[in-house]
Amino acid sequence: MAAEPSAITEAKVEEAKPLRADAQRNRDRLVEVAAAVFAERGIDASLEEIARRAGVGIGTLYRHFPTREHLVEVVYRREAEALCAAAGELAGKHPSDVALEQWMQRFVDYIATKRGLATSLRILLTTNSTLFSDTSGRVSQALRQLVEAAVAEGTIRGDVDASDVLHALSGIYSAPDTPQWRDRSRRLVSLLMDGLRFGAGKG
Amino acid sequence: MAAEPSAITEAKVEEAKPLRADAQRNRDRLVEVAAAVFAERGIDASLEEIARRAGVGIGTLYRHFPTREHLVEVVYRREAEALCAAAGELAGKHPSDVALEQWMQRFVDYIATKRGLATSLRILLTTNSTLFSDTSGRVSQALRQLVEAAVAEGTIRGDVDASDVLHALSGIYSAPDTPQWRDRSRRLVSLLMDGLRFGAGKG
DNA sequence: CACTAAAACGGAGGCGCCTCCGTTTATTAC
DNA sequence: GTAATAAACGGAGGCGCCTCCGTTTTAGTG
Repeated sequence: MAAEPSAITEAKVEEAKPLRADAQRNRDRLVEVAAAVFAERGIDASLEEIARRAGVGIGTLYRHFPTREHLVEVVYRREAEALCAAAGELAGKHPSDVALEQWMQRFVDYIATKRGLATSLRILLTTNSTLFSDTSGRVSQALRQLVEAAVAEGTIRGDVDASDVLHALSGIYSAPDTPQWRDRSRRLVSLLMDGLRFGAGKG
Repeated sequence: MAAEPSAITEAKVEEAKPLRADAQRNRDRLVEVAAAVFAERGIDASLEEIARRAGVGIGTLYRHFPTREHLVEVVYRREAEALCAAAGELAGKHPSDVALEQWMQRFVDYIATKRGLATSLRILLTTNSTLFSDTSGRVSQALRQLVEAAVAEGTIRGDVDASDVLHALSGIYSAPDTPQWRDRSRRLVSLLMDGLRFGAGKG
C-alpha cells in the first residue's frame, strides 16, 4: 500500500495523475459518446461502436476503461452530477414550483437510463458499494433543496417534504420498459405536481 | 395458450413431446458434456467447446438450449437430483453415520459448482423462481432422511436435527473461491462429523 | 421396400469481446 | 530547435456468441 496523494475514495477527480493531453481528450470524448450511445442503444451497446464513434481505436477504449462496467460507472456518475447541478440552475431560473417540476421530469429520464444500468453495475456494486449510497444521497439532497424552497415560498403545499415526494416519484418508475413509458411518466409527474400545488400556502 | 398435455411445471421430464431419436441422443449428450465442462472450466465455459466435445454443431446446442442459462439450469437440476438420489444409495450401503458423512462431502462439492451458477442463474430466477425453492427443498429433504436415520440408530448424537446440520454446513461454503477450498471443506466436514458422533446414543 | 414431410442437423458468417504489440505522439532535457 | 523516452494509440487477430438456412435424417405411409 503506497501512500497515494489524495485519492482515497476518488474515482472521478482527474487530479491523481495528469494525463497526457491527447489521452485526456480521448477519455473525455469516450465518456461523452458512451453516454449518448448507452442512451440510444441501451446498456449492452457495442463498445466497438462507441470507440468508432469517438474516433479512437478499440484499444484506446480498453486502456481507459478496462471493463464495460468501468465505463458505465463513469457515465452514471457524470449524469448523476449533471442532475444535481440542474437543481441549482433551475432554482435560479424559474419559480420554485416550476423548478421542482422540471427537475422531476429530468429525474424520471435519468432513472430510465439507470434501469438497465443497475443490472450491469451489480458486479461493481459488490466491490464498490459507495457508488449508490454516494450518488443517491446527493440526488435526494438536490431534491430536498428544491422542495424546501418551494414550501418556503408557498408555491407548493407545506405538509409534504422531500421524502414524501421521492416516495411519490418512486411509483412512477416502477416499470419503465414499455414504449409509452416516457409519456406516461411525464403525465404522472404533472399530476403529482398539481397535487403539490393544490392548497399551496396553507401549510 | 394451447392446452399442453401435462407440462405445467415441467422442465426436465421428457414426456411432453417425444423427441426424435437422434434429437434425444444429442440432447442427453449435451447435458452430460456440459456438466463436465462447467465443472472443469467454470460457468463461463465456451458453449462452442461444449458442442464440439459433444460432437454436435453449435446450431444443435442452441436449438436445444436457446440461452446459456437454459443449459445451466438443466445441468443444475440434474446434479441436484443425483445428489438427492445419492442419499438413498449411501444409506443402503453404509452405516448411517458414514452415509451422512459421505453425503455431506458430496453436498459440499455440489455447492462449489453452484457458486458461480447462482450468479448466472439470477436471470432465470426472476422468471422461474420455483427453481431454487424446488430443489433446495428436495435437497434438505434428503439430508433430513440421513440425519434422522443416524439419530434413530444412535450413530450420531440425538440432540441435533437436519436443520442444525444444514446450518453447520452453511459455514463451510462461505467463501469457496480459494484454491485450497476443497481440502479445507473436506476437513471441516470431518470435523463436524466428529462432533456429531461425540456422545452418540445418549440423546 | 420406396417415398415424403417434418424434424433435426451443423457450420458458415457476421458481429462483439478483449489482448497484444508495432507505430505514433507528447513531453522533457539539452 | 533536436533527441530521447515514456505514454498513448489503434487495429489485427483469435476467440466466443448467436442466427440463418441448405442439407441430412428420421418416422410415418403405402
